[in-house]
Amino acid sequence: MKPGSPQPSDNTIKEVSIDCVMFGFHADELKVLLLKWNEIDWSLPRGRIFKSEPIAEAASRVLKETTGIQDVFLQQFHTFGAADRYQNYTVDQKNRLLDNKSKEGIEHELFHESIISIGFYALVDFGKVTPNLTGSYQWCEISAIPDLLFDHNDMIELALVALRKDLRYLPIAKLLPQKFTLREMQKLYETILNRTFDRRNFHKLLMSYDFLIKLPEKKTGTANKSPHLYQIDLEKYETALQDGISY
Amino acid sequence: MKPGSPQPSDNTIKEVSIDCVMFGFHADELKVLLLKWNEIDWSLPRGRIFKSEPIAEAASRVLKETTGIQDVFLQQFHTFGAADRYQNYTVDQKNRLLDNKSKEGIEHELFHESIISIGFYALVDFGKVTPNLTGSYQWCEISAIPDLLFDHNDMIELALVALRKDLRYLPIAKLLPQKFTLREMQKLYETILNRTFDRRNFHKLLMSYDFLIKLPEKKTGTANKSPHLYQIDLEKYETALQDGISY
DNA sequence: TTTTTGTGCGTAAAAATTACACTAAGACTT
DNA sequence: AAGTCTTAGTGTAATTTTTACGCACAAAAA
Repeated sequence: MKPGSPQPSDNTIKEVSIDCVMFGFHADELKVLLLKWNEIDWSLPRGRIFKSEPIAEAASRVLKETTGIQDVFLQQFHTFGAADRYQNYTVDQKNRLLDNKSKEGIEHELFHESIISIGFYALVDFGKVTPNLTGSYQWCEISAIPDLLFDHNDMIELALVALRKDLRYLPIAKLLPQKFTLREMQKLYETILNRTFDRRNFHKLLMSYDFLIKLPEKKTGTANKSPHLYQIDLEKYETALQDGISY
Repeated sequence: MKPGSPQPSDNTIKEVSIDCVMFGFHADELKVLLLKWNEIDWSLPRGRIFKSEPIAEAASRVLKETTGIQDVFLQQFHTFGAADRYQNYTVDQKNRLLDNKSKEGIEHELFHESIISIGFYALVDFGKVTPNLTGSYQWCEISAIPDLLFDHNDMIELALVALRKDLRYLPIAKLLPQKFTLREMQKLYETILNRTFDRRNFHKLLMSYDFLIKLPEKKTGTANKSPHLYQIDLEKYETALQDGISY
């Protein structure tokens, strides 16, 4: 939960929380959204589930409450247990968080910590999230994630494994703005898969799926020759994803 | 939980249960192990998690407690929420289960039902499980599953989808006895994927992975020519699975 | 002994993947 | 305004992978 967010009320599930690994893509790098607790401690956005609420809806609501953005692609990837998470706090963390507690009354959050945690990853357009940041959230390059609270470092790692594994069936384009260049798409795949593609072959492959619409406009403001902009034909995209997209 | 099994004690997690879809393979068919509540009602094997227990261990223990078998390959595939499962009972089911209750005292199980359920699937050697059946368990052909309690029909469906999706990285051989023929392996793949393979090409492909050990023995008692028996080289198998096995 | 069924190994055809080189457009420099 | 530089955009051939299929032989059944 976000510091200062409402206490879980009686109609939430007590022993389970939802944790979200929110992926964004910017400057050829994969990023994760982190939530700031104090000058040192960070965690993933998280929240609780209402008793009458489907899990997927809860995940969606949690993201909306914490980041303000809606209509995000969310995918459940793993459920974490592993006993008493209180054990996971270092002495230093504990002290800092307790300090925080007296100010913000988050004792319940910390010391009646959920035991089970359902992990979701989200694919979002980086540009859509940045404006809503209040300073207590921050995008963090995936290779430079600091030590996080709870087992959130493990979660990010597993989310990335799941992301790579599911790639064939994932609407990966949700990580891009609505209009994008083929180059951006290629960089995205290259970043996630940590390999390179031949530009011509990548172009050919993508086009063979027939879900890209070449727009009449070109991207302006770039260095050198202006590339064409493309858009997703959502219907065809979904069909293609059903069958899986090879790479 | 199994009818008549111990009440959840204070050191179990109350709001979460584990449900297991146990796959077996016999007579060229994929089967699932079902648990009998009474003459009509069936469910998947299920159980609770101790507060200090890792989820994977809990799943393993649950299967051991319910079926007696150990050292099973278990894979978490989805976590189910969806509100009040009590709503899922039909009037008839409710009556039968309440009758049962008075005899067996399982009221708690039914009406303080876990809200969240972590689904695992298991791959087991069909031959290893049959002998332990007491009559309250039964293998059921996947295409002939009756209406089950809770949302267990949905779970089986999703487990199968996950099984197919994960196939490249799964030790699918765990569904076969230790020594098996190539034909059996092929039938297994064909059954799961619902397609056929060319016998010679399948042979060639499997052999190219180098994790099969051709045994000197042949399978006896079969009609016609005796096929060779093969065994898995576990170490090489795991390596191959890391990279994924194509088909 | 003959028939039936399935194994085991090969080769040929088809399909998918990979490698590779030039021209054009816009931005920047002088 | 001309020249330079960087990136966009495109097709074809070589290679590898996948698929199709022929045939000899072994074992069990008739």
